[in-house]
Amino acid sequence: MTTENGGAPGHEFRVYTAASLGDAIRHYRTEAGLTQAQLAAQTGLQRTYLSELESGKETEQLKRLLRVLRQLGVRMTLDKADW
Amino acid sequence: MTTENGGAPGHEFRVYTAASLGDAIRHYRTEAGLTQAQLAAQTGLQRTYLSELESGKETEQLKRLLRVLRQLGVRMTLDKADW
DNA sequence: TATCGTTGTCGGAATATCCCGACGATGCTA
DNA sequence: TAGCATCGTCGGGATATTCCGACAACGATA
Repeated sequence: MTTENGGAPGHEFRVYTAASLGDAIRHYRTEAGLTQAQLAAQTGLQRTYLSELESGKETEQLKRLLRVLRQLGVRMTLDKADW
Repeated sequence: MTTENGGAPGHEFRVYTAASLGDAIRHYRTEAGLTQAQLAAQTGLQRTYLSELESGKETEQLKRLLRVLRQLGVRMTLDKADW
């Protein structure tokens, strides 16, 4: 086994707002022991972008996508991939 | 019970590209018996936007978000919410 | 206290996105 | 075939987003 807990689902984030998306990303970033600057370097993105993303900045584009999912009764979940 | 199958998970979509996101949305839209025009009216969005979304158009914003999730080893899942 | 690491936030410029009307292609049915 | 519904796609303009540098605030630590 590569994980500490034997198959327990650990965390699982339901995403229905920009804020909950930000919470999930921040959780997994800190869990990985990364700073915003490090993750920005690894992904080729701006640190300020990550900061606003984690802070739950509600962009129009994200709102539109979430509106479609909500209307269809579709749930978005973020969890740790075990690969 | 409100669902046909007694608790079976039915479909579950893993989203790691714009194309797989589009596939999922199209699946749930047609499953709901809606046309693009109807869903567009319900969400206040353009039908052309939904068409490109379902076709898996890779916007920069979506690519950036998916890049962050992949770097963190986070999995995105879309499934039917039972509410 | 002074220093370091981390994060939040502010502008302006460059870029990307969505809206909106329109048209053509496809499949189905009378 | 004709008619209808649905969908993919194009282009231009209005709008939204990201980049990038910079600075301040905060906690931890020497």
